[in-house]
Amino acid sequence: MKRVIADVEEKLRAGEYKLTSRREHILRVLLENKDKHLSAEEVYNLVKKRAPDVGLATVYRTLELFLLFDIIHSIDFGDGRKRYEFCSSGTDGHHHHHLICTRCGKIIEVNEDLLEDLETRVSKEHDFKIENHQLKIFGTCRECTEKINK
Amino acid sequence: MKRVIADVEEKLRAGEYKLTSRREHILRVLLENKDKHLSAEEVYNLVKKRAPDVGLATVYRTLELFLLFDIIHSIDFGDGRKRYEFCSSGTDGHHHHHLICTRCGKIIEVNEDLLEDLETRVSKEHDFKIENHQLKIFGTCRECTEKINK
DNA sequence: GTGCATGCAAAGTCTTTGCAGGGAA
DNA sequence: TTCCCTGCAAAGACTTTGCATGCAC
Repeated sequence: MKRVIADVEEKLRAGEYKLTSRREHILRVLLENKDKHLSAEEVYNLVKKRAPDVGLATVYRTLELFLLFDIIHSIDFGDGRKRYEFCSSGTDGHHHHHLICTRCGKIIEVNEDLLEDLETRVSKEHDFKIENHQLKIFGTCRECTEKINK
Repeated sequence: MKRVIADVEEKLRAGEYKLTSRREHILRVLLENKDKHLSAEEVYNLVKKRAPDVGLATVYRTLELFLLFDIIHSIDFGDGRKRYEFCSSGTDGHHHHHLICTRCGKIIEVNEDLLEDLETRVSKEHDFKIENHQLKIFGTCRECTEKINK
């Protein structure tokens, strides 16, 4: 954890930005909720618990900063707000696969990268230099299927 | 074209809705711009050209209606607004692959469905009943790559 | 002292809702 | 007449911006 924070600090420093205490709070919240896909407001509420004098604008500005430095990614599940997740190092964000249950809203992460072949093919065919991708699969999760069948 | 409109009319009728003239105008705009991924406002502006007395609210309400009946799909390219595209019949919307150029914003459609294998695997592994998917690939298009290399 | 960081409130953008008028069956 | 459809304006949800203060170096 400390290692990660130090890495982020260095990244920001390289761009002439500081990891202030507020920014660190925000970073910690994101780290501790890696699997949760928090919205800006959810981050804000969690940060407030440990640093009550932080403003919502700061959260937005910090998230934007983190996005700029590829410290986090934003995703959109179609519910009208952006959600954010920390980029685990080493993967370059190349594992953004989510199963979204259209009944209960649950989001299941699929962490393997299953698209290598496909990317190679598409990239060649369209002369397109791929930087990143997002795959969202909509459907019904196990629990909801069971509920329906009862 | 007329065939498609008649199909839509029937779909709506089955749900006790009518294909009014305004709705038909909106549908036509969507049909004539299948490849454009229009936003609500863009639809509104195009509709206004042929039916100047249509309100923006009606466009939103109609798009919502069409979504409900799976006549169109909505996509989000991360620019803060939803975009809509007509669902070509027969494919069940299973061809939503887009290459998004992060430099010029161009969107290239990839119309084959390349995810069958992957879906089968994921579906089994997580007991997840797949209904639909969206794949967005971010990167740099041919033209922008050329510009950079100049 | 200088300059970025920040809280607060205001403004902005996209979308939805309330309401009363209008039209088709 | 009845009930859905619609325009307009207002409200709502999320995000960004302006500005003056504050803090670190």
